[in-house]
Amino acid sequence: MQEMMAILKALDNENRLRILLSLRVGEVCLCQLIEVLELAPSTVSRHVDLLRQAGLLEMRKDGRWHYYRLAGRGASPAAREAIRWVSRSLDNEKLITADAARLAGVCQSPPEEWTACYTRS
Amino acid sequence: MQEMMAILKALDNENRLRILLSLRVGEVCLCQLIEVLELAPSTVSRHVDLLRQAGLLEMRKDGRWHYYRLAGRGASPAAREAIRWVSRSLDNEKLITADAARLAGVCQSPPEEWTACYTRS
DNA sequence: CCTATACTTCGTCAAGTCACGAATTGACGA
DNA sequence: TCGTCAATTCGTGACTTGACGAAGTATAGG
Repeated sequence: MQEMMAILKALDNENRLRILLSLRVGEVCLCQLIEVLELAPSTVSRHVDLLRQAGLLEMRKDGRWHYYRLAGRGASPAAREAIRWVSRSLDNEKLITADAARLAGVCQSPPEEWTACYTRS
Repeated sequence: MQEMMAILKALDNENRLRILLSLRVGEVCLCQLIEVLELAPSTVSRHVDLLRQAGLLEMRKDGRWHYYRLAGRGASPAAREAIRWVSRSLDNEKLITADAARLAGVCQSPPEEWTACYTRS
């Protein structure tokens, strides 16, 4: 129950769904997610942390970059099924496909080659 | 998206999950749900209404009794899959099975034969 | 009618959520 | 070792949520 409630709480937020479904393309850096969502870094950081605590995401640190990806083999059945369900249900959602398009643009160059997304406005 | 968010919001509450899974046995009257959950009538009423608005529940009025049941044929795929997913994921949950046991007791006699659950304490 | 019972609506209050910016931590590189 | 950039933590404020009880609506039955 504990686990299910964590998963359901994590899913009950539009921006976290956007993050989750954005990660279907593979590994994405936090700063790239910030670009896509257009939210404050602290906000996105909290969102991914909640998703990770729910077992829906995994994380890898590479230098100063933190890469996130959907939970894979190690994940619980409940988490895996949750991901599959929302993925299927929102696959054609306008906001989601728009995010995917923007993310594709952002991912053309790796984060090392950007101008910093933190030092804007 | 609208619909998914409504479903996810409805699922993000332990007591609403208890209601949803209790209804797996079939049609249940609101007053019976009140018995099982041990919450105020107004609280349970709001919970079932939220579940109904999300398309997870259907309702039938019979005299003064309002019977609720899981959404069936008419329901959206997202709602149907949501129900199947949480049902499978929480099937062996202690709280859920305890509710089922209590509900079975409550349902031995139909609501017409009770002493009112509203006039207690 | 009037009462009783089932349910809903509404107001309230405590607790939780989500956003932000400021300050902090950690890792590179000049 | 310092500055920079990625990320996190923390405090704050607006808003939402979930519980309750009181009051209102609806239906059955005397």
